[in-house]
Amino acid sequence: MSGGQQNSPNGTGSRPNGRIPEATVARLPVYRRALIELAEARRPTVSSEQLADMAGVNAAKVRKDLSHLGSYGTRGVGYDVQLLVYQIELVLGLHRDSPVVIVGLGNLGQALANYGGFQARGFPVAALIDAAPDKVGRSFAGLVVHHPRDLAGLVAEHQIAVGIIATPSSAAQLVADQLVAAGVRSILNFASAVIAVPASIPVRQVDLATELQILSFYQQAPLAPSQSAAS
Amino acid sequence: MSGGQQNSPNGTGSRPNGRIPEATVARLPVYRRALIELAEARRPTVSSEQLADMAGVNAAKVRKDLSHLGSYGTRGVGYDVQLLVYQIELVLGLHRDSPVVIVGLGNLGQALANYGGFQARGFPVAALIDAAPDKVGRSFAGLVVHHPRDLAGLVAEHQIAVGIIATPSSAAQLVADQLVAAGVRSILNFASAVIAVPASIPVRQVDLATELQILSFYQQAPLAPSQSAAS
DNA sequence: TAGATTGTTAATCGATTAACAATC
DNA sequence: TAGATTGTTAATCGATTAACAATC
Repeated sequence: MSGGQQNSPNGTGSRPNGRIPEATVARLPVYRRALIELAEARRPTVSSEQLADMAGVNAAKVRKDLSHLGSYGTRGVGYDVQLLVYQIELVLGLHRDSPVVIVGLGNLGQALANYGGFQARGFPVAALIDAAPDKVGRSFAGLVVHHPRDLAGLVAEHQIAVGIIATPSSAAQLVADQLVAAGVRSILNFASAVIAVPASIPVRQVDLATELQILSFYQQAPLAPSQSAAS
Repeated sequence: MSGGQQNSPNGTGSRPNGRIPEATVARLPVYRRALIELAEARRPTVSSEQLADMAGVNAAKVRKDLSHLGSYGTRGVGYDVQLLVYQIELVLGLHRDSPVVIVGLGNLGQALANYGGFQARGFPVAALIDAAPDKVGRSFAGLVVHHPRDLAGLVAEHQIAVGIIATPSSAAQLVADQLVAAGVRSILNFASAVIAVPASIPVRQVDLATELQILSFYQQAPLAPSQSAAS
């Protein structure tokens, strides 16, 4: 959790300051989900209080977070739901698709490949990779599994932005190296292993075992921390 | 990320202060994994510098984190690998199994059921639940899928501690309510939905879509934050 | 003793929260 | 105007980090 960051010069420039705190970035997707729900219910505006309830945080945090995007609320009224969704998507870079490659087609990799949600959310699965001879050539969700040697070509061809590591931990670092060499811009790592990559490549680690162990700690303790998320 | 916590009176009392910071708790599983690797390589001791490298953090953080467990290092030498694993497991409550129930046997639920790692890590899958008539009665990984009405009985029978939600988001809150009513002590939520539970029940949210969106933000920005984890 | 490395202190940084003036 | 609610300020809290005395 170190490292600074800064916004790219994307679109409008009404943001007061180009830097959005890490904790805020991690909550924007949660707000977005709530806002989309509100939009589907035809709610034109929402107050920080309502949005906070839906996101499981408090209203002060919502206002503070949203203030980093600019001033899109109206005092006495609330925030324009549609406008806010648009601005959050702009900031998060969701205005364009980010194709992903899944490396490793064991149980988890197959489940990810078959999970329709990726496509719907702007992260289409563009390629599958596995080194095992009995996996190469097979198809999952309509995509053929390729050998790692094809990785760079596929990344270039499909403009793949995200590499998803779903291999055993023992292979994670090697795969990470291959993904970086192939040109992916970010990595989502499901393997139980810390991977080292260049500082320019953001990595998110999702580790089942870690999550369960954290729960184990808090469930034996009197007071639980509420709703921790992946960050 | 609110809430206080405190250690249960588990075993030894050599801990200087009963409260371990949330950020430290989230890193203990990472240190543990590195230490187990060292133990397998027959390394008797490790310095904070080495451990930091393996865990992807800096040495000061390692020393600060470990100081919350007590003094298990030796100046000029380092930390006793075996002893440290033991102490971390004691603090995290890993000295006993925590059976889990998986609710929802779609792609992800099936992958989780078939994932052998749970058993090996002290979180044996003790029961499977799904409401769909075409799922109830089927078997995955040697376990029969039960109807939600059997949940409370199964939790009691197998002393299930953790409920894993792998249903569509629309069902997440209902399932969470059922899990709490059935008596699970903590919840791991894979659904893309914020769930409300009593403050005494720790919840960890693992959300694919959120992770990808966070990556989307940082991959368009000049500097990436290194190795963010699910917490 | 000399070298290595911990455990702790203190400074710094970032995130959270409450409060409230601004303003619709 | 009166009521509602934002956007911002300032206080507080927790986490990180560097530095170093303690000590093996």
